Amino acid sequence: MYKAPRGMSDILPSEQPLWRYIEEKAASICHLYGYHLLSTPVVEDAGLFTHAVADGTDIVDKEMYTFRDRGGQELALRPEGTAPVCRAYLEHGLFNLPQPVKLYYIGASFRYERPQAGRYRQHHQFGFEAIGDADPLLDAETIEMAQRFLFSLGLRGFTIHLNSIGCKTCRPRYIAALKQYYSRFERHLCQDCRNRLQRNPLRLLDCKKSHCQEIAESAPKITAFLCDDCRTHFEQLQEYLNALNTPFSLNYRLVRGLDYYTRTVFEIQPQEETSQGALGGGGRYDNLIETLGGKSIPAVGFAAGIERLIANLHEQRVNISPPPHTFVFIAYLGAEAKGEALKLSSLLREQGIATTASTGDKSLKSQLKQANAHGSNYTIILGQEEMKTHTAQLRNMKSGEQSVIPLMQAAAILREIQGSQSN
RNA sequence: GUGAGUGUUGCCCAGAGGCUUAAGGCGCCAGGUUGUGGCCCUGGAGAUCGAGGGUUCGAAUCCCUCCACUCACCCCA
Repeated sequence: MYKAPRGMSDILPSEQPLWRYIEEKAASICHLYGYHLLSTPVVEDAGLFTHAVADGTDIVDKEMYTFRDRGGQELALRPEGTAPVCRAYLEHGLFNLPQPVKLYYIGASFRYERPQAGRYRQHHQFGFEAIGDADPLLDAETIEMAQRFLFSLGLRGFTIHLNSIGCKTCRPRYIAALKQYYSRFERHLCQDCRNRLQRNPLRLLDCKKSHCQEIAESAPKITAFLCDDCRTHFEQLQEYLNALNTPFSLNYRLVRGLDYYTRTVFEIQPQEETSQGALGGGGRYDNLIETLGGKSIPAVGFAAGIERLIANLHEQRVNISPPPHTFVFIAYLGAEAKGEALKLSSLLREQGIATTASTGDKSLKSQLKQANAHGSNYTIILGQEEMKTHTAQLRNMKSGEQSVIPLMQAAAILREIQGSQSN
């Protein structure tokens, strides 16, 4: 038996309403904030990510789905959404539009890793990016928008962790200081942290081992090293967030796994904080467009993991309205009635009435059972008697009331009922 | 890549060397008199007990190997 590939799953009909709910909330918040949908291919030139996300990050070093196509091109299933958006921005000259350009996306991302709770090889992200403006007002708006999105879904109790990781000028100074501080404790660090010290010192700060955390406690803080521009930017962002009444929690140890971030970084943690439970995260990436071959164009964005949103919606028992169902079920008895049922189902659908016709040669009892299982509001019964008189039985499945109607008026009557119910 | 746990019908699960022709629940199908659902009752279909090998007179049950899933680490959505 074939199975879905490891870490990838089917989204069954029963789960679709929740997905649609999230997609609708996402689209509606984007509309409110002036963002436009941009869909990019699932596959990109692998180089896009190795340049944008950078070597040395786990995403590029060990989690990319790369392959060569028949023409020998090195391609990759996209591991994240920001780089493709920036690529499209450059490719289509969107820098000619009034800036900032606000774009959003929703779709699958792929990372080759061992799956576990909240972490899958194929997952789905909703993200939005504002490209072409460095104003901290946009950072504040982005964070507020992310918060409002989660709130509109019905999620509560999450925390916004906020930090600034500086820019090209001030971050190297900080990293040097960090390395100097940590090198004194090298012998006491865990093996992973010793590697981090060489490879990516910023991530020393978020090691979960308790003795490493103790060392991190007294480590120099990035905020003390920010250059004037970055410090002002960070201060203004906080002022704006306060003005928006958007609560945040400063977290000097928040660093993000993608190398393209500058200045603002933030991450949203759910109420029940688990080991890999971030609902979403984002930040500013002022150098990325330039890295990809464009001019120096600043940008800021956010992305949320849909599977994680769903997990949290389940945890908080948020109820979604039930899925749409068949409105009318048509049951029949006998060959003549069957032909009539087929014609009537076609007619009703033509009139915009969701209809399911019975099949086969079942007892009326079992047909009504099916009507019930389909969740139909009304069942039309066509039998020998009705054929003789050109009528139909119209049964209200909720009340059990049943009446005889002329077959020719069935569509008109049902349309009227449907109209009155949707008001 | 590393570590731990778990694999019995579509789903949830009992069984822990012979009482098993593998039990039960959900779901599915059919019936409970002539053409009427939801509740209830009865019956039915559906399982090479993850795969392969071994131990034994006898293995779902013990041993080995592999595979898959789950959880955790690394890291992130």
